[in-house]
Amino acid sequence: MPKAVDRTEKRAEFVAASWNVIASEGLRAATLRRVASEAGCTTGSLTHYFPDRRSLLVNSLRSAHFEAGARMLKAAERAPNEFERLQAVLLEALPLDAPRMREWRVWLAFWAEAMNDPELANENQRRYAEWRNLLSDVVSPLVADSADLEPELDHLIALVDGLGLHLARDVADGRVLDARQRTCKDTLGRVLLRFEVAGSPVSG
Amino acid sequence: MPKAVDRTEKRAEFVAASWNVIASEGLRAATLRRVASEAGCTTGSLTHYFPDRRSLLVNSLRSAHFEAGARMLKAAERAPNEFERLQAVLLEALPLDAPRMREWRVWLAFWAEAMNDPELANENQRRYAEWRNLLSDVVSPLVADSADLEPELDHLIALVDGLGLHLARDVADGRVLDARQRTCKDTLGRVLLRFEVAGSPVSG
DNA sequence: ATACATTGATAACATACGTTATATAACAAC
DNA sequence: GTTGTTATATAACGTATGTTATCAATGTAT
Repeated sequence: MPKAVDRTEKRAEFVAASWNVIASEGLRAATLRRVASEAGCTTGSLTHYFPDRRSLLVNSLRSAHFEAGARMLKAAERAPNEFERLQAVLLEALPLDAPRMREWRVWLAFWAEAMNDPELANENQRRYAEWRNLLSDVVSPLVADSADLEPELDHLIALVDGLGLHLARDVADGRVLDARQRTCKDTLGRVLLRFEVAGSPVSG
Repeated sequence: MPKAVDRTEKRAEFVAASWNVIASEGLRAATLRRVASEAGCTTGSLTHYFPDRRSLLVNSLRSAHFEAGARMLKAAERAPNEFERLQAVLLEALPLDAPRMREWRVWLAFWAEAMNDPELANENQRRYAEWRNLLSDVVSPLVADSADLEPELDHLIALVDGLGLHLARDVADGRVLDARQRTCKDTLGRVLLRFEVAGSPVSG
C-alpha cells in the first residue's frame, strides 16, 4: 500500500548530507533545515527518518566511525608483511586526502561536543576501543617483550591523534598543505624506525 | 565625572566567566546571558565591555593562551638542568590538574570552532608558533645534530596534543582518572628516555 | 550641591532553531 | 478505479539567541 522507499538507504543519504555540512561548515551549522537542504529535501522528510536532531547526529558519528574502521581493515589486509602493515594502517588513519580530511573534521567537531554529551562520549570511547584493538593486532607481532605492547599503543595512538589534529585543525581555507603532509609522514616514519627490524624491537 | 571602574579588570572578569561556562558546559552554552549570569551581571553590562559575542570569545581564547604561556615559562625556569627542563615543560603542558584541564577543554572547544572561523584559526596558529618556539629553546640543547631538532619538535608537539586530547575528551563526568594520568606520564617518560643522556641523543 | 557621563539593568526586536501539526502527493493493494 | 498508507512539503508554534534601545542608578568633577 505505501510508497516503496528503502528506509535504510534514505537514512544513509541524510547521514551523508550531515557529514558534508559538518565537515564544511561545522556542527552548529548542521541544522535540520540545512541538512535537509543539502540532501535535496525539506525538514518534513528528514524528521520522518530521524525522531530528532540528536538521533541524526549520533548516527552520523557512528557511521563515520564505521567507515573509518572498514578502511583500516582493508589497509591492513593489503600489506605484504608486518612492518608495512603497521605503516599502512597508521598512514591510513591520518587525514592525507580529501575523504579522510572530511572524516577528521567531523570527528573533531564531535569531540568538542562529546565533552558535554555522555552519549557522544560513549560513542567515541567505543570507537577508540575498536581502533586500539585493531592497532594492537598490528603492533603485537613487532614487539618482542609483551610488556612493551600497551605503552607502544599509547604512544602511537597519541601520535596519530596529535598529527591528525594539526592537519585537520590548521587548514581554515579547506586546502591541505603538502609541506604539512610531508612533515607528518616523516614524523611517523622516524617513530616507526624502531619497528623496522622485526624481532629485535627497541622500546624507548 | 563617570563612575570609576577598571575596564581592563572588568573585561578580565567576563573572560574568566566565559572560561568557566565553556569548560563546564561547552561553547554553545556560552551565550551572552549565561556568561553574564556566571559573572553575576546582566547582558546589559556585558555588552558595554564587548561589542559582540565574537569579540568576547576571541579574547577568551587569547587569554587562555596567554595564561598557559606564562605557566610554561615558569615551569622552564624552575628546572635545574636541561633534561628536567624538557620534562617539566612537557608535563606542564598536559591537563594533569583541574586548572589545566579547564584550559584544555576550552581549547578543544575552540579548535572545533576554528575549523570554520579564520579569526580563531589565526589565534590558534599564533599560539602554536609561540609554543613551538618555547619548546625549541628547551629541546635544542638536548639534540646533537641540529637536523634532528625540527623532527623532534614535530614529534613531541603531536605527542602532547594527542595525550592531552585524550585526557580532556574522555572525561564526561568531569573527573580525571588517575590511571589515565599515569599512563600519560609513562608514555611521555618513555619517549624522553632518549634525551636523558645529554650530549649523546639518539634520534628515532 | 549640582551636573552629567558612565555603568548596568530591563526589555524589546528580529531571527533562527527544534519540534509538531497539517495538508498534499504518490503509489501499492484490492 | 477506488482505497488506504506512506512520503514529503508547508507551515505554525514556542523558545532561545545576539543585538539594540531605553531607563534608572552611581559617583566623580565642578
